[in-house]
Amino acid sequence: MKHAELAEKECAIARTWAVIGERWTMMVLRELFRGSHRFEEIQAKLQTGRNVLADRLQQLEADGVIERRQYQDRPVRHEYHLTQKGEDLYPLLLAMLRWGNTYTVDEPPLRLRHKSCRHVVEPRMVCDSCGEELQRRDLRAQFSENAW
Amino acid sequence: MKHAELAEKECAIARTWAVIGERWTMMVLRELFRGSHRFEEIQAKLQTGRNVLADRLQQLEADGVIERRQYQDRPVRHEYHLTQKGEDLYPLLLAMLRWGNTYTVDEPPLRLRHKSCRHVVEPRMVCDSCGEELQRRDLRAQFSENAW
DNA sequence: CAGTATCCTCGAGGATACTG
DNA sequence: CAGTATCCTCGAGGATACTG
Repeated sequence: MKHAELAEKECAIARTWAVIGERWTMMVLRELFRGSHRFEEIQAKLQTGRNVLADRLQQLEADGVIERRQYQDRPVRHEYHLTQKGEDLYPLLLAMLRWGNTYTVDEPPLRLRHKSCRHVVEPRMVCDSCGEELQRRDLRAQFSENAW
Repeated sequence: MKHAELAEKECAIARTWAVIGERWTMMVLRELFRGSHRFEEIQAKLQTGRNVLADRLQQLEADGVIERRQYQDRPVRHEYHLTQKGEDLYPLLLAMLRWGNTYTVDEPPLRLRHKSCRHVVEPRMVCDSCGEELQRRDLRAQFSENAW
């Protein structure tokens, strides 16, 4: 199965993976969330091939995750910004950050401080209805009949 | 940069990606969370090469995300189960599920119902200290000096 | 049934030169 | 500075036969 075919499965996780699942895509998103918006800036940081970066940016734009904004006329130059659809990937990044800080490093290279309550944040997944932290055993999966 | 080199970066997201970022790895995890535990079962569902699946399972075991449990003697047969470290990837799956349900499908192929409050769950990321939903703009990033 | 071994394909990623 | 174009490498993934 080719990477793009995941987008055709009746599965939200597979389809999400089709958007973000290529190696450099997630690293590009990390840079965008961090505040890098220009090609050279991202390329210098990630040390990836220019063609690879150009391709990933085009794909993310095609998927509606980022948009290009022209900031200069001659020559034409663009910045890359997350759309709302892109911003909504933030919880996913938070989940990776938390897991990574817990299991893959000694000292967390990045901590997030909540401006309002001033605490270092450990992001938690809760139910939007009752506010309880979500445990797998408390959830009942309901698949539609054509689900993958 | 090779995939495995991401594990050496001083970045929790890159290191997490080194564990879960290969194409079939996430699909294998999805099956495990769904309750599939046997090789044939997973292979039949994902339609992936047997060698690829065997390799991914070995890697996940080496990373401490799953463990093999012998359930039969002759011939020796194992089931694959998530460890606590693996279970802790659940928020990440939830984040992908929510985003995918919102942006990539018409009708969600999978919904999760919270047994306690009986509502269909929309998972939300909140601050563990104050309980407020986490927005990127409310967080201040603090990098250690050697962070990638 | 649960893998291992072997061989193959193809495309993601890398390197570099070039352009306005 | 921000790409595009071109060519190349290597490894992830696929297919299949085989084993206890």
